[in-house]
Amino acid sequence: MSIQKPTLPKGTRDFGPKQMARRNYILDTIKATFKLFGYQQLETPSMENLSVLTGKYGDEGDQLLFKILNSGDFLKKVKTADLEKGPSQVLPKVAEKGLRYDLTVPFARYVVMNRNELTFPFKRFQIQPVWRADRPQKGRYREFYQCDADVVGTDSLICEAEILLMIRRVLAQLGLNNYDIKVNNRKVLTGISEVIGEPGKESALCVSIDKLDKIGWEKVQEELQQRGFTTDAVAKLEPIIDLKGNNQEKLDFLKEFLNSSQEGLKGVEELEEVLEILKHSGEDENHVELDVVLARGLSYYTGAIFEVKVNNVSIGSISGGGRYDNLTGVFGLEGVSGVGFSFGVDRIYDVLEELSLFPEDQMQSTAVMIGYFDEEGRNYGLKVLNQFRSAEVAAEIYPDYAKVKKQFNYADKKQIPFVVMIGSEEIAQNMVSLKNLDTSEQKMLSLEDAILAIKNK
RNA sequence: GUGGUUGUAGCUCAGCUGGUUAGAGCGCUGGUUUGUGGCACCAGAGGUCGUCGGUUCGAACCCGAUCUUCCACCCCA
Repeated sequence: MSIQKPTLPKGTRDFGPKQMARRNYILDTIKATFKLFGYQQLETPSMENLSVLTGKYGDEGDQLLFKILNSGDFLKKVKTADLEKGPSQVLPKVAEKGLRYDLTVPFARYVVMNRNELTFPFKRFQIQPVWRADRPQKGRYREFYQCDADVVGTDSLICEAEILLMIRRVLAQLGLNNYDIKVNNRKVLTGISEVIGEPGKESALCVSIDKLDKIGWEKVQEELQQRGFTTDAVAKLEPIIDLKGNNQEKLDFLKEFLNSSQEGLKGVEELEEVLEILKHSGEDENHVELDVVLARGLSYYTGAIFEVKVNNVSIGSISGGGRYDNLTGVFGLEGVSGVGFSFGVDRIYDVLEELSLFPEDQMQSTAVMIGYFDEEGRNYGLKVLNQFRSAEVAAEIYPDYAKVKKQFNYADKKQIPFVVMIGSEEIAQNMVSLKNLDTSEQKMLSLEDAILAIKNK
């Protein structure tokens, strides 16, 4: 029997103490903001029935779902005829559960199942891992956390405006300044496809236009024509691609451009109102940038669309969201409109790391370590330890009899700012020796004074 | 899912066209210092060269498969 090296599944990671401290720094910031805006926390199971998950994310999404093999004899329902028909025939017979792919669909399921207990509009936030059988890349994992906040049961555009405010608040607290919240509206995209004479093709339109930054206008034109857009339609698109100016200028242009599309004008109106609400709140439009070619999540977004890009970093978007008019419809509850967005914690982490924006002192968990020379010191130290903790000072005692050097080394490595040493002298005088590891200052103090010194640091 | 790329000590990496006992820096352990960490000096431990198979007298190096890493496409947080 050979010893095997332990490994991690592709695209998953451990989070050590340092990473956890940093992750919690991000998570706590986000959570506090969600709460401040009146959202309540929800958690749902890691696994859902496959019937809940499949068909909600498109064919691509279904492929990326992790399925859970049935327990026991998972082959018992499979017949040889099924095997010949291929995986799609076998899958439902060997797996009936899957890992959640996002937080929005489980949320919709929850809303439908609890519709009679919930008070609408219902504002919830949810911070949990999701799983995708994607091919990992930088900033792209198979297990990652999403931080969703959604409101269901209202069409009010106040929700959209509040999303902008929450994003700005969180990113400001994390020290991020150089970023854009790109905003668009699905109805504008619909309008554009109507105006250029290709109604109903906004999905194809957007998939191509979305690549504008990456491959350039020329290549996008080619791709559009491959997708069956007329040269006339592509030409009409030109002014949209070239659109520049501030938000109001862009909106003014759109009003003109989309003049013949009722739907398109509705979208412009909604965008204007969101900005209007910001104004009434006494807020400016900083970081908010109308991006007419922003297109994401089109399979379910029907109104506003958001995406947050941090500038000058290698990571893609760190947050995104939008409004969906009929999220719960697939589960039999019609007419519930919702709007929400999500922070990608793992990506925010990578961005903060790339920009060195993590504060220095997140690692400090223990405020003081107690060291000693012998059994007598250890016993005295245990009493001191307890008193530190009673005084709400995070304290630990070195567990083994060891050389003083080793004890100090431990404190140093763990970045514990203070060490209390207990020897015969301290015991005799009923005092403690408190050493500040930053300044190397050491003083003989009463326990009360030591507690004060630590707390006042 | 398609195409490419990577893997040598805990970490970052050397290792020539295949040739004995695979190296460095950092880290780790111990010592110089039995009431004091960081610095310095000295010593030491630590490697199935990702894994399995093949070619060869001989493989870290060549070939195949597989896993992993990163990248592009697709899509996405």
